[in-house]
Amino acid sequence: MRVSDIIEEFIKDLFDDESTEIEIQRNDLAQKFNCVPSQINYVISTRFKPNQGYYVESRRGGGGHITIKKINISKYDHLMHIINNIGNSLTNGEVEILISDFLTYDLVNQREAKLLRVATSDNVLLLPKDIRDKLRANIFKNMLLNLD
Amino acid sequence: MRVSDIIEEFIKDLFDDESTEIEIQRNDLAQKFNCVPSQINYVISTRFKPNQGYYVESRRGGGGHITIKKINISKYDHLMHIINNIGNSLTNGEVEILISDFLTYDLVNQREAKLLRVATSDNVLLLPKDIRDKLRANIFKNMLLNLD
DNA sequence: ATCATTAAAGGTCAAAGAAAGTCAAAAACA
DNA sequence: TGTTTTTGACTTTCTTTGACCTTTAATGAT
Repeated sequence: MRVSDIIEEFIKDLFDDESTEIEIQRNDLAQKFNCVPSQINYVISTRFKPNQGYYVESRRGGGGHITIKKINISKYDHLMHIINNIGNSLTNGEVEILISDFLTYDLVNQREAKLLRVATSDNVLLLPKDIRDKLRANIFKNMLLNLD
Repeated sequence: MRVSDIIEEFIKDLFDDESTEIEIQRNDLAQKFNCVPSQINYVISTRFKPNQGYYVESRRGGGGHITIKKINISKYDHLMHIINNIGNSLTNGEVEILISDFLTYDLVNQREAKLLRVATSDNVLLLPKDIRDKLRANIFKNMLLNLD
């Protein structure tokens, strides 16, 4: 069995008792599994991606660590379905349609809808159109994943 | 946990009972937490900045001390104050600190905090650093403006 | 009282240390 | 061969530490 698979399994086991969030230290883990630290990054970036239901944050420097959060998607099948069907580019108008859908189905409240709208609006994302639409899709999808 | 975090928490606890202003002595604190005095400056300058709702005065010499004042204004004004004190560029870490402040002061709930965090995260804004930090400031400010 | 000296704060800045991140080459695998 | 995994050199971010500086209060001599 690959080391990466073992590390993946180990991390997933940490989640056991209803904890929705775990914290690891990259160097400790690397040492535990006798690998280079960057292999931990490899495992995280291939096995704990948002579309696999995980969210990762980290902090460098003394006392630094990596936090992995599990997204609770079960209640949001509808949302998940939508997220999976968003391509890697989105226009302002498409976002607007999606948001009004979310409001209809009560997946978000007005305040959240505003946040989604403004964070992805043309007026805020001051970038060339092609880059902007890709970034918008990325921001939008990631925000949705955090609505659990 | 980092010493700096512990000191930060200790100082914030001093505020508890409706006091809007506290006074500390740098050397005493340093001794209490077994660190060099300048670490107190580090904590203050990274965690008690004006755009985090605090301002700091001090006096040297015998009987000298550091006074930290908490800006005591309405939630709306507090937000506005922070928005006005955000420059045109922001790092991921700065956002993180601001958000934890918002949570402390109940300016946002957990769900909103997550939306703010993810919409401005390095993992989502996949752009060159200089552009990214400017865009992040822009997104963040605009989201905050829509929280009223 | 006045002024100079000394002691008692706090301030600054840069180096060292402690994490984590990136990226691409090498190796292994299918 | 093409893809995935492993490695490692280099980078970035954040924290800790310490040497040296500045300001102010206290003290004491005249």
